[in-house]
Amino acid sequence: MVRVRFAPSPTGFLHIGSLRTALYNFLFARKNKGKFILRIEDTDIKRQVPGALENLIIVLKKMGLDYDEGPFLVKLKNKKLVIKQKGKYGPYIQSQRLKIYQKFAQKLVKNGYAYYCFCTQAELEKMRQEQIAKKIPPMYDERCRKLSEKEIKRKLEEKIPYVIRLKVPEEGRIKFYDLIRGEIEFDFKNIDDQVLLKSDGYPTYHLAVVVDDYLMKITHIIRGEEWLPSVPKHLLIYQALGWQPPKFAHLPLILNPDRSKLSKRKSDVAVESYLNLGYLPETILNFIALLGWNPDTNQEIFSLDELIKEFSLEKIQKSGAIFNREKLDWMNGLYIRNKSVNELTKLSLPFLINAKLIEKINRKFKIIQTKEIVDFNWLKKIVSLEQERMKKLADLEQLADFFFKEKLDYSAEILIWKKMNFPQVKNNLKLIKKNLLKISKNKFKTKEIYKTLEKLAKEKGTGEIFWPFRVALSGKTASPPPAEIAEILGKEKTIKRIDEAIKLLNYEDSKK
RNA sequence: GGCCUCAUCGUCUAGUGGUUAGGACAUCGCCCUCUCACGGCGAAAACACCGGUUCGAAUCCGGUUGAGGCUACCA
Repeated sequence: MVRVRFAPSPTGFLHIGSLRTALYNFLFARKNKGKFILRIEDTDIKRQVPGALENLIIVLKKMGLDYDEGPFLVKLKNKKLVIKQKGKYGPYIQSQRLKIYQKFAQKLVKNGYAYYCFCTQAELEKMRQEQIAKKIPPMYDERCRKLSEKEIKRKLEEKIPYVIRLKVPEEGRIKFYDLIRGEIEFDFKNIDDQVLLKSDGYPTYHLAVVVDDYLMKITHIIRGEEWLPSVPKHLLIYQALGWQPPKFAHLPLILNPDRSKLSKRKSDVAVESYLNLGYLPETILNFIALLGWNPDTNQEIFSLDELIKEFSLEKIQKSGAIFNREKLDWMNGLYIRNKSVNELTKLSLPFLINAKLIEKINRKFKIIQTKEIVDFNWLKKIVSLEQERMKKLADLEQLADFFFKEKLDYSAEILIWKKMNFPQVKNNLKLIKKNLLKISKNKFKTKEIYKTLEKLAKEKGTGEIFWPFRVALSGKTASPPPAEIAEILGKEKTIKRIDEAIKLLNYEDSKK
C-alpha cells in the first residue's frame, strides 16, 4: 500500500513549490490507490508564524488537495476554527511528538550511532570562520566525539546544554537509488556529523523526518531536490535504527526567471496571492503539474482526474523549470473562457465587491457610484461580454469599470477616429444620438442598435461611427463592441454618455 | 572552495541510434474587424562545447563549460 506525505513547515504562506510537491504526492497516492498524508514540520521555534498552519490547511482545501490523514480545521458553533487531526499514526504535528524524537535520539546515543555535543554556538561559529579562512570545507571537527565517558557524565551532571549529533563513519561510501535520478553516491568524508536533537529538545529535520516517515509507514518520499544532499544522513539513521528506508524521488526545482530556486525575493511565491488575483485553482494545479512533468503527448489541459490517470514518477523531468507567468495567464484565460457565464459571474462577484464597484444588498447588488440596484443577471451580461478578454478574475475591474461609473474620465483625443477632426466627430456623435433616440426603450437591444447604426455607418464610414460611439460609452480605446455595451447601459445612460462626449469635444474646441 | 544534480527554440517540453528535430506560451506577419479580445492561417526560433563508440548520434560513453542545489542547534 502506497503511503506518501506532504510535510511543509508552517512558516508563512503556502509556497508554489510546496504546492507542486503536494500535488505530485497527491497524484501519486490517488493513482496508486494509496494514502496521502499531511504532516506539519514545525520543529523550528524561531520560525513559528501564528496562523500559518490554519492558512496552509485552508489553501490546500481551496486547491482541492484532500488528504487522508493529518490535521484539519473544524468550525465550532461559535464560529471559531480549531485544529483536529485524523489518522491512526498521529499526532501529525511534529511539535506534539517531541518525546518520540528524544527517545530515538537517546537510543542512537546508547547504541553508539550518535553522541552528545556540548559545543556552544559561539565555539562552532569560531571554528567555522577559521575553517573558511584556511579554505577547508566548513564541517564540525568532531571534538565532542572524542569525549570520554567520564567527561560526558560530568558535563551532563553539570547541566551543560548539549545537542545530539549523528556519528557519521570516518570513511566509506554510501549509494542509493532515486526514482527520478537513478543511482547516487556520496563519500562519508564529505558528510557532517549532523545535529539530530537541538539543545532546546526539538529534533532537527533530519531526525524528525526519518522517525516520522518510519512510524507513519511512508513508502515513498517525494520532495524537492534541495533534499538530495541530506539523503545519506537519513539513510545512516535508518540503518542505525534497523529500519528499512522508503523509496526516494527528488523533484526538480521550480525556478525564478534567473534560474535560481523560486523565492519570495524574486517572484510571487504565495499560492494565496495567485488565488487573490483570480487565477483559478484548476489552472494553478494544471500549470504547476506541467512544470516538471508531462505525459509524452501534446495534451496540455488536464483536469485533476486526468492528471491522476496520467501521472507517473518516470515522466518527471530532471532539470528545474522556470515559473512562466505568461503561460499561466494564457492557461487561466483558457479556463475562464471554458466556464459557464453563470459560474464565472459567481466567481467574479468577490472581485467586483473587492474593487469597490458594487456591494451586496440582500439578493441584489448596489452600484456604489450611481447607487443603482442591479441584479445578478445584469452582472452576468457584463461578465459574458468580458469573458474572452479576462486572463484572471481581477482583470474585470480594469476591463469593465465603465459600467459602474457615474462619470467617465478620458481625454477628448481618444474620441477621434483616424484623420477626423473634432467637429466631424461631434457631428457624428450627434447623428448617432439622433438615430438612437428613434429606438424605443424596450427595443434598445444590441441587434437593433447595431442595425440602426449600420445604416449610418454605410454613409459615414464604419470606424467614423463606431469608434467615437464606443469611446463615448467606455472611455477606453480598447473595449467590447459598443452596441453590446449600449444595451447593458440602457438607453438613458447611453444617450447621456454621448452627450457628455459632445460636451467634452465642445470644451476642448473652446480651448483652442 | 567542497559535495551533489542538471543541460533540446526566449520559456515549458516531445524525442530513448536513422525525424524536414514535433507541440504549447511568448514574439512577429496575415485574415476576421470601429478598437481590444477571441478565433483562423503563417513565420522566425533549439539539440552548450570537444572527443570517442557506431555505417549512422539530440539520443550511448568520457571530458570541458555553464547553471542550480546543499554545505546551520532552518526546513
